[in-house]
Amino acid sequence: MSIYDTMSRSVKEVTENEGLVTMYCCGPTVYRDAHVGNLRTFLLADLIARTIVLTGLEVELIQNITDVGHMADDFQEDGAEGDKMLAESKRTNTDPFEIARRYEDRFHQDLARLNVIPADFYPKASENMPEMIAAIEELIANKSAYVGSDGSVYFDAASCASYGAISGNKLDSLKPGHRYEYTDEGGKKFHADWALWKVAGSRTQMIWDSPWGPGFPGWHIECSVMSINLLQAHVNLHVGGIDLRFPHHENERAQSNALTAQETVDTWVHGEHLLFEGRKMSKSAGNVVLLQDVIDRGLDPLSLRFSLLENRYRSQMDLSWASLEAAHTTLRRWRTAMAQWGSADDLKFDQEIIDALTNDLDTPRAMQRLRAIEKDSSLGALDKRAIFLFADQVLGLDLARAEIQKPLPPEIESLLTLRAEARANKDWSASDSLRVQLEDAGLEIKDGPTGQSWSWR
RNA sequence: GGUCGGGUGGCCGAGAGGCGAGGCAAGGGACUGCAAAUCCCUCUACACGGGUUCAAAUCCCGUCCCGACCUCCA
Repeated sequence: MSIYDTMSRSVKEVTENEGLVTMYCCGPTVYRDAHVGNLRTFLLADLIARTIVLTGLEVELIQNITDVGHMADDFQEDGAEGDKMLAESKRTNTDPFEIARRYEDRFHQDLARLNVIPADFYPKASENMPEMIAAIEELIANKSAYVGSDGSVYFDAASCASYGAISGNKLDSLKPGHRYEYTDEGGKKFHADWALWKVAGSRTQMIWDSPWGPGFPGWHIECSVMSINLLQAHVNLHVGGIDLRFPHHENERAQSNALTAQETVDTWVHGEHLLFEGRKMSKSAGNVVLLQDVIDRGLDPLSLRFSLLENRYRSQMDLSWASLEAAHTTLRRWRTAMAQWGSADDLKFDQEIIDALTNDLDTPRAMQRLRAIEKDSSLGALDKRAIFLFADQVLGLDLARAEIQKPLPPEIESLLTLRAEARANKDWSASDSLRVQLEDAGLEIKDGPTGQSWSWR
């Protein structure tokens, strides 16, 4: 499989080692629900991993859970405290670790509903404190980091000769003042340096002992440490959202390379942002959509997966309720068709689908191919089904799933009986009003030559 | 200000030198007691101005517009 590498700015063949591809995907900071934009990135890792597996390689995927929080946020209104987890903790008067656990559970639930195959391991920042401290000590020992005048530990950006290779940001051009007022802590020697360990200061929660006194780790170090420790110091594929390109991945790369004395990551993959109805999703814009919102609209959560598949991961995508509803409709149509095409579990290899997916994950082309197959009158039903099942190994749309048959409540059943009687008596007005009632209850009514039939909407 | 993407029918979106995918919506028809679903058919587009070329949505230059990133962010 080939995929676009942000650092070399080109589509590259995915590297492997004896048939194994190691992957790392930056996971959620668990202080709130993941919105559908976050899920787009997590889905990206899933699609890449599934495609690689389809080509006969193995994948080991690690996705971290950030439960320590990091600086600055959108809770600024409640004062100087800048940690997201702590701000949420204060706001809801809840233990910060309890918040983290709650949102971590919901994160896993969302992934399951989106048919994302779980990563091999979900390490937590809070459970890797000794490893992070050890890494920071190592960075100080090899002169990549120093203890600042405020007692915090900083990474020396200039010690990384190729700093800026991912984002294109030069150290000079990172001078403060372009966009933000520069009000940062004064402990570092150089404007582009960043904190590896922050001293606790007045903070009393979520702090750990360290050789530099009580404090907490900087945001970037956790990904370096976990990827190096869990993936044998070499990452074939590193996945994350486009906004992580800088500073997070730039800094992570500098740290990791200083720790392993080599280029730790072969390929940096970045997923573009998902907009909703024309605008970036954000709390302030008030257009944050959760997977639960999709479900609450009566849409299959996999409609979201379907919609996302219809766009290239490297393009900004504008999601809307109209597109989700269209996806829901097509998804149902495909499942119905699948059932009509038979019940065999056979898979039929399809070169066009493989080519599309392995060519920089061209999911729109794969989807288009399925639409063409659906309409192709020269293909038999069994072949169609087998090709759809083949594609679904990566697409993950549960195409073989029968439409849900939740039990019919007795009152609905009696309405159906009444309507059947009304129709037999050609009492059309009664029949029509009963149909409206049944539709309001969530059913879909069809009248055919053999009488009425129904299904859940 | 720096860097990077992009502007395709009513809407969403592929395509990247020579047939302008597909979906949604709309309109017409079949079917139906009427609908729904389904099936068939139909319409409409490559931001603007130059250039290169036998040929440009596609390449080049300019203009306008939109978005992203630039030490919070998927």
